[in-house]
Amino acid sequence: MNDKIVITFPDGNKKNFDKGITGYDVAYGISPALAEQALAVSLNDKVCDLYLPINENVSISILKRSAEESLELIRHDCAHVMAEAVQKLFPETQVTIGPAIENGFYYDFSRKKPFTVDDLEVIENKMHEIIDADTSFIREVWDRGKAIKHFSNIGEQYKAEIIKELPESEEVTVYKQGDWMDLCRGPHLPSTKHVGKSFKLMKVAGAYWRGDENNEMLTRIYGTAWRNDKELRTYLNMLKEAEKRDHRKIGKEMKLFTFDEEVGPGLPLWLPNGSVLIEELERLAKETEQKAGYDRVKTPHITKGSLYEKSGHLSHYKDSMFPAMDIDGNEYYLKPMNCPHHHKIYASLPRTYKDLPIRLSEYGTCYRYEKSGQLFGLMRVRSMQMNDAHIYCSEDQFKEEFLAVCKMYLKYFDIFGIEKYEMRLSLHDKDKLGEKYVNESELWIKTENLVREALEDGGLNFVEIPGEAAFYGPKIDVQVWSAIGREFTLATNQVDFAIPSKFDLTYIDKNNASQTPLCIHRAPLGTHERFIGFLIEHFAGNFPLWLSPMQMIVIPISDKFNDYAVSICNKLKDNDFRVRIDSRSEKMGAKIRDAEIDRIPIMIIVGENEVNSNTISIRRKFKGNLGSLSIEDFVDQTNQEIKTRSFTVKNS
RNA sequence: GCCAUUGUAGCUCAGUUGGCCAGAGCGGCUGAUUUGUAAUCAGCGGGUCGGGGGUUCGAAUCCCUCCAAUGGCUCCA
Repeated sequence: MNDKIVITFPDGNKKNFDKGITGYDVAYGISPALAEQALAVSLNDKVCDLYLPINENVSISILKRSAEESLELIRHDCAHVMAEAVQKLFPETQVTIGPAIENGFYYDFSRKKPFTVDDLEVIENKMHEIIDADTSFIREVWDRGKAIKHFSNIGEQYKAEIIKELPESEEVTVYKQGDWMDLCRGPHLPSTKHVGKSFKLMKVAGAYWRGDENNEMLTRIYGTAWRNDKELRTYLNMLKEAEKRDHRKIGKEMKLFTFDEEVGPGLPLWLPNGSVLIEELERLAKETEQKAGYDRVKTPHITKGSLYEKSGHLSHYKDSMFPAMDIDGNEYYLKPMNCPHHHKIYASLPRTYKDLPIRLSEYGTCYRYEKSGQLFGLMRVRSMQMNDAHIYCSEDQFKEEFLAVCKMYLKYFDIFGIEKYEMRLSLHDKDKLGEKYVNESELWIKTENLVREALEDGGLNFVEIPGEAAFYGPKIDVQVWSAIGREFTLATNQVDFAIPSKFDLTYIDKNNASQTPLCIHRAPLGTHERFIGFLIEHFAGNFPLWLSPMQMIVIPISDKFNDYAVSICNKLKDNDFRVRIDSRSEKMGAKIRDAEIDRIPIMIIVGENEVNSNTISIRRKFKGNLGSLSIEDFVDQTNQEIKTRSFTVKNS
């Protein structure tokens, strides 16, 4: 009885087997062909080696190459094969870790001379040899002491360090492939040939040992690996398409913004076309906030250090601030956030419960010192305009105010057609109170509960992330994914329970008692820089009409119709459309082509027919020739489209 | 900030075993053409080869250094 086990198959069938049987044997029992194709088994939903002895009752499923789980195995094994190739070619290299990741894998190596892109081809060729040799992956369980000694002896200090820090409960396993081996938890494929050839080494990068910037810099090689060549090609093609949407490339093409070495890194210059985008976003935000009861304020860009000492910025946020400048013996800082100024505006008048909630908004430019290596187009800059506001309210009002802000996010996402997003509730880490976070343990817990409740009551989906809160309170970040698959925090929403009291912000409640308000920081459009960077990639530069820097272009068919075209253009300008005329002595086809390349949504073509019938002919990007109509009808239709901020044009 | 790569005309890019006045396409300018839904033809301009220093008879090309960008690491809106 002890030497028999029951294995349950995916279809629910159960069968008895001898204890110690392997997944391969089970598969072979079904059909030899299946055993040949099997890469691994899933035992009770845990992926395991095909040759691992099975000693207890389990449910099994045989994983073939086509299985979703196989991808991770292929990628992980590809990392191992790469590590072997690297050590064969460059024996002075130490190995560290090499996991499978989204779309591929990487392996971190320690070597005095970092690898360069030129090494990649050589390594790839060696990998092909290893895969062709088809050596088996063999799992061995080692004694901990023996393993540490072994890896120390062969000069693999990092591996020895990893083993030392493995929990006692965990077995130390080593996988051999031919004469090469690696410390690894597994699972692995049966042999190297199963890795296949649908992989490509992509790039080299530096990476800190254990992700800590105080540690040694290792050299990381990234690769991508897939089940077959078709998947690989699709992925590489996707990368190529994504490149075309890169906001830096489109920004240049459309003359939206620029950076200038003499101005400084991370300091964008907004060109006229890009400024239209900012102004349209502002208009949207101002309209929305006007209706939602916000008051607009303006505050200065520099401020005395003492204010930031009070707010806690100098103790918690100084690394992200530009250094102080000396003005008349006082230290002044460029503002990294608007909140202290808004607190001062709140404090400028006595407040009562009848005044609350007070919602102060500002399109303020803030300055943050970002380390040079992390600047990235418009997405990470050093000067940024925020769609910022602070809501001061009583605890009773909190939930309603908070949810109203969340709903505002959703309204914006609807306008921009943002479908994939995730709300993240970032919580504090109690081990870092007083260090990374203001030291108010009870208030943290209380506020976090308040926020969680509000989110739950509002029926909003969210995930919780420990240790990512702002220094003054929990925050809700809204992550969105751009068309290129890059992930960004666009909007942010934070609750501040600590600073209002530091600023002695008060209001008189119904019982004539003095109370401290809660403060909600919110920026639904985040910074305009990042938001626009995102929108460029999202729309691939083909903005909806209301946002388009140039909305329409009038194209006279020949010089003979220039006068008519000018009169049309003027009428459209009178209606506040952004329009220009293309009166070059070019053929119509050329003018249309240029307008298409410039991503102008509407082309207005006028020639003899239009002059005679007093009409205009409309061509729309992505739709082509729409025929002719009167200018009045066109103005009405177009106004409607702009006013409702609709986006009828789907990107292709 | 750290590791790697890159920097040539407004844009995209050739040109590197160091050697004739540094090239192309597009854009621009001028002229011709007067055009019906994605490129009319011809001519002409345009470059401190990222900045500085060095090696050399000679540097876009080799070396040093600074700046900037790109891909990552770390950090973040």
